[in-house]
Amino acid sequence: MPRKPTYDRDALIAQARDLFWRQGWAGTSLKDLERALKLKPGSFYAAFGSKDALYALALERYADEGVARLEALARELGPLGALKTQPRLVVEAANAPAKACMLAKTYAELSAKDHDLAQLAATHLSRMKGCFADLFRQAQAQGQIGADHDPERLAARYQSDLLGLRLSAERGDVDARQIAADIAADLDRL
Amino acid sequence: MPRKPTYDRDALIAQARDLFWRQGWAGTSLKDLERALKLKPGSFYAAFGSKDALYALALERYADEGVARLEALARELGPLGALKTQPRLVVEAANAPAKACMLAKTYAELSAKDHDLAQLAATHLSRMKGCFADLFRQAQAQGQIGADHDPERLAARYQSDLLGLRLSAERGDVDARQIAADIAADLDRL
DNA sequence: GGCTTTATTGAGTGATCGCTCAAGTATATA
DNA sequence: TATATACTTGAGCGATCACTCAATAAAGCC
Repeated sequence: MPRKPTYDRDALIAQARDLFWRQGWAGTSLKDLERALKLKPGSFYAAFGSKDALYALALERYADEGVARLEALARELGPLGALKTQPRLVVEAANAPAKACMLAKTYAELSAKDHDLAQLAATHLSRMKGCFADLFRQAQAQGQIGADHDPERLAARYQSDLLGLRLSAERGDVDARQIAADIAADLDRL
Repeated sequence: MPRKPTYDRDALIAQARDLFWRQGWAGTSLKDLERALKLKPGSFYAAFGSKDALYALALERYADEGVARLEALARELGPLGALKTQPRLVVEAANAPAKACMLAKTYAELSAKDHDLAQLAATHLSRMKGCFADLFRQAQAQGQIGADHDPERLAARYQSDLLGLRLSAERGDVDARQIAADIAADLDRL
């Protein structure tokens, strides 16, 4: 008896993620979203409830895909291989809407106001850090890095460097590939 | 014949810098500024012209003081000493309105829209990178680091790490002091 | 085809945005 | 003290913000 939506909800979330990723939370108006998603206000709110609710969906999508990509890379190249390759991949991602990390941008923009989305971004950042720690632990178990390192500490430093790298990659006057190479090279000295 | 302003313009710029630094460009409304600076709209616009003009003044202030602090540190501790100490100082700065770099936050927030302030922030980031490169060059000339390093490349990596560190320092679940120590330790291996 | 159910539409909501300006007030000179 | 010259005030400007809702259109089931 009902009527089906004409849009692909998953595709809309991905488009919203790209827009939010590039322009930020305050920088993306509902007009922007209506134009990009080709949705009138009524349909938009029927589908997603609010701008913040859609942003939350976009954040989840972003984080989930990031984790999945990293795990796939680890299956292909091993834990240390994945950690060493990730910086280069991030910098060279040509079709990404932005180089900087969407979780970091969200947290930086909204944490001062204690916005719920900042807390959500922080949670996902922690999850990513946990993934890095797991990979360092595995690399250690395989003897690829010294046993005298704390995987959690390595993960925190690695994630911090990666966030810096990705921010640097947005700049025109920085050779991010050099930085990525240097980060990877540091992993060989562990 | 005239009448003097009742406010201290320099102090107002510093207060605005703190607000903008913490809350960002879009996150700081004129209402916020009027409340913090205790200026009615008329006085505000008579004094600064526009929100963006004040933001530009705040950015300049932020960058100038950053450069001055680094140069003072280098006079006290030498080039390598300054570079090694800076990460810890940034993380431990207790009375700063935020840990993350205001230039980086501004660039991240506004570069997607090609806002003039993003370009201004980028310029100041370049200036800071130049300062780092100078210090690496001096350290090299003094034999504190190997001659086989490119100071510009070291500076780009160092600044990138510092931006990541400062973003990490805003998070509750990251021990930024450990990261700062690790960044400093890396400089000893050059 | 008739009916129910849901999607789509777009004008319009109150709130807030950055900002203006005429009126009022205080100060320095004469 | 009178006057000229600012600074201060705050109501209010048009634009935009996120969002609502009644009317309309379309699809599935009988």
